[in-house]
Amino acid sequence: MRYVTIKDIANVLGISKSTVSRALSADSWNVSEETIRKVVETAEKMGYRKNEMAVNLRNRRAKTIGIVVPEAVTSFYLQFTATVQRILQPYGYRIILTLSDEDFLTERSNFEIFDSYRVDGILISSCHHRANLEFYNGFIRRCIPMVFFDRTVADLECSSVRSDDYHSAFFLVEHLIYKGYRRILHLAGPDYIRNTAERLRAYRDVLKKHGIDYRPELVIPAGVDEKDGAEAMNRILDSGVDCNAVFCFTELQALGAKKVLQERNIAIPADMAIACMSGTKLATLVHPGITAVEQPLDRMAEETVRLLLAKIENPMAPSENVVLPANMVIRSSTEK
Amino acid sequence: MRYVTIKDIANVLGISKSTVSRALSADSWNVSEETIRKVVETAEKMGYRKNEMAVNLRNRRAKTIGIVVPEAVTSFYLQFTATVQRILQPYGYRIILTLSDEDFLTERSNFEIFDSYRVDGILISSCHHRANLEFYNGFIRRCIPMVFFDRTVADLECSSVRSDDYHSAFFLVEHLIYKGYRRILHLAGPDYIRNTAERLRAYRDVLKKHGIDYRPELVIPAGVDEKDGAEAMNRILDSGVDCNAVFCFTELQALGAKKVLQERNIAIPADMAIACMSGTKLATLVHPGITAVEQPLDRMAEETVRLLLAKIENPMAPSENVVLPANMVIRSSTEK
DNA sequence: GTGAAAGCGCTAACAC
DNA sequence: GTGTTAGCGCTTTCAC
Repeated sequence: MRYVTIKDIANVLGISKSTVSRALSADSWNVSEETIRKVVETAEKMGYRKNEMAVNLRNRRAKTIGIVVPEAVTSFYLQFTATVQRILQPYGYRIILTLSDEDFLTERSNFEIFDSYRVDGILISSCHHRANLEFYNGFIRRCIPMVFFDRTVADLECSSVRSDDYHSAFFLVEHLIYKGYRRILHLAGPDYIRNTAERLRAYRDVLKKHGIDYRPELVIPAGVDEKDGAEAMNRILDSGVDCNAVFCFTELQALGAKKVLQERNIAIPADMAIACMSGTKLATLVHPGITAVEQPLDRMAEETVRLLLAKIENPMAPSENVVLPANMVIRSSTEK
Repeated sequence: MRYVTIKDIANVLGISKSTVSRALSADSWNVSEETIRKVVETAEKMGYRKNEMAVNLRNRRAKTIGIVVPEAVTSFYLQFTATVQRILQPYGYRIILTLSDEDFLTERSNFEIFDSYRVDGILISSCHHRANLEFYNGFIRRCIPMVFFDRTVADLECSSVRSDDYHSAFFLVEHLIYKGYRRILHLAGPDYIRNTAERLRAYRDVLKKHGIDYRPELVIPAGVDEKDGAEAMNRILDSGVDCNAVFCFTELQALGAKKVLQERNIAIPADMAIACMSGTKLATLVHPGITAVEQPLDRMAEETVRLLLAKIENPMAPSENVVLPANMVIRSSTEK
């Protein structure tokens, strides 16, 4: 149960622990070949493993990146995290993944955990447009490298990476129109998520472009979850709103909406089309009947890491705000 | 950028750092009310946050649990992890999540990371039945609390939690038979995953029960991924094997198989039914056309944590092997 | 009730 | 090339 330390190795070999430390470090100059050999051998034999906590304490940096994601129901954020981890591995960084569960107080406590562990940087997909603005700013002022991704936040002097909500949404809604749907309802996101406004703007612009009147009653604010989508869809059907397509804010909403349609035996997409912005390749694969535009997950991870490493290298470097084009791939397996 | 330490607080207040430490600890007896008040106040004001690395080094335990999962494509393991985290939160444990990517060498290096961080316990869903057996045993011998979940391993003196593969598979295959499918093909898992054998056994037993001849050519070994499922399905169709239903080992296989059927314009489930064991509620929701049995995700997380905490409390306690009944819920939205 | 001192495991001057 | 020493930030005896 007890772990082997450099002191143990030093004792066995009858040398000092600094020599052991030197021999074990990557750039072990100033140590004889012979000593290195002996030390490495003994370490191996005794099952020595460097205590990262001690190293980090001594070096005053944790070699750790904290990530906050809003939900764990879709696999989008896990895939993102996995990609980030893969990219960061060679740099020797490890990851602490935390969940805000769409709650900004939880998000705050996650940041406190990061603080306790003296993380070298933070990646965050924010659950609320402004609730934690001041909080974020505290970290930014303390020069803790931070990058927002996917769900970014406006009015903040901080790097960010998001996909092009406006053009993706535009593309998607226009696709519905080309397919012949003209009475398109929009299940909008909550107003505390930044992306909501962009997509709504796209929705209105598409209508205008195609000479369709904008009807405010066709924009229904809803939450982000499956149950939000289901509730909204039930309300829509019950109220007899005249529409034949629904453009959802989230994948989960879309799934909820779809479930309701199925329960009520309404065919998709013949009677009613459902469309959403989707997180992952897999998601678009498993959503027959739901038309979706893919988010560029891998590129998002790459860009996010790039910006983070830049900040870590030079905390004073100017922020960069990247907007990625979506993969304009429409998938809907029942449509072909 | 620099962090406030107890020494800073002590200096400001003109008292010793041991007093500060005592005042800040939960059970601060032997410190005057007055001092506590002053210290807490100043700490707050200065933005003090305890350095967990230092605490852990001093206390010789990391208050950290390591988790290894084999894949991040489905959301099953992320949901599992999220649940575990929620349960472990009140105990003050934090989680390091690592990915083996179905590769046992990566899995090994994940364990080494855990070792470096002196984790208090390990939760693992193994990617290989036996490749790392000796490796696991090393940890077990060193009394590092460990619990296997979902993909467990036989012949190991270690606690584990898995769902009842045999009965779930039996139930699922029998369901296909009741639906009228009798020429059922089995896309088996790889032989290095333990669950494979159990499900195969169930498959054979169901056939026997219903007086259907077991035909070895209907059992096709395949990998675990989507592409494995797709490849297998293509081979099946090309070789003209006579079957009208497929029982898949994984959700991903099933998705791959389904994709192929769709590409070839073969209706599901009219011409050919696909069934699989599924990880999550969401998955069964989004897999129309695929019949699935749910795994009891939340109970699995609860049981796993329970066994782990038991081991942490008493490393010498006997191991426990829990087999959870699956949620015998058949979902297939196009079938109703 | 408080302070002084030792030490968790490691690295990095600084001597020699 | 190697040993000695100090210290990262914290907790915990042990005095007083």
